[in-house]
Amino acid sequence: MQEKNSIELIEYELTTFIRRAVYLDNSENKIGNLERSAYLLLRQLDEFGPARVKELAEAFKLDISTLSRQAASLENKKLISRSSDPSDGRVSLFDITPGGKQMLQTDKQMRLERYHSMLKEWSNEEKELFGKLLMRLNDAFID
Amino acid sequence: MQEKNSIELIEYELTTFIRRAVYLDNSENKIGNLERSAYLLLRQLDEFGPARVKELAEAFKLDISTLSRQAASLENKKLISRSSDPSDGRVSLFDITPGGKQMLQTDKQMRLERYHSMLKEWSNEEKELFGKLLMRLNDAFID
DNA sequence: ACTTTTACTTGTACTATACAACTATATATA
DNA sequence: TATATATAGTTGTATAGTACAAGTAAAAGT
Repeated sequence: MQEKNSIELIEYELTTFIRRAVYLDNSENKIGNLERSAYLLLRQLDEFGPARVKELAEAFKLDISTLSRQAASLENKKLISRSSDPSDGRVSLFDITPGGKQMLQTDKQMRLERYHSMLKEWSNEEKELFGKLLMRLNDAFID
Repeated sequence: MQEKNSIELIEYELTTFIRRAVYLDNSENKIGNLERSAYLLLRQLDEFGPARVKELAEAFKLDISTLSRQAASLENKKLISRSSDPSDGRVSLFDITPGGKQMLQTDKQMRLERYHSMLKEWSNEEKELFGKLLMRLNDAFID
């Protein structure tokens, strides 16, 4: 019973969180300059280095066509650069540009500040534990 | 420093969680019959009773036009019903129908089962604490 | 009675996504 | 080696979800 209630609470709060977080991304309180998808793509390239469309699609579990467009759009904005793989003419490799890195850092900083202020009442222990639990939750997602 | 790292981890894991959860909602592993938005709208009516478009829009912090369409769509599927407010001819009141309640319960059950299986290694204490921390996070979202 | 405000609906546009058709290149095989 | 098949990516088309702006109808204010 009690366990059932915890799960219900978690389900409820997580769906609510998604609603609010996605709302914030579209609202006038929107953080930074990057769309959510652009932020994630830049972060991926920044953390894991150059990648091609297929790798990106797999990392995000999205369709290749979706990533092809997202990458093309960021390339257009000079936030990422395209180079061809000399060993395979079909492949484009994308990498984050200095401008992209800077934009990412700016946006990330703003996002961190928001969390910082939302969680300012939390103890260090609570923040650490929450982070760890979230990590475990995300790991459990990988089917 | 260490605190900074917790926040960074939380930000990273939460954005990752959104990516994966939203992906799952679109994938072939999609749970249930209801779109995310429909699930939330039904849940809102189920928990808080009949409401009009404006109230729903405020509850979700979305534009009235968005909720107007979502409600019209669920009305079409007979999952919610529209009645007019006798004291104000402009207002439509929406309420969940028995069919809507049933659909909601079915979907909710499936969602809960998924969380149940994802969190099966967690102790009761961890689940309870996680739920509480999520609640606090969501409360902090209300600007 | 007339004006303004409110509640909602509808038209239009944009982002994010998937799937299908297509192009170009690489790999396998007869 | 020539042809067939597979792979990587792009582009066309469609849908959900959203916002903003214009329009309609009812209510409230003056």
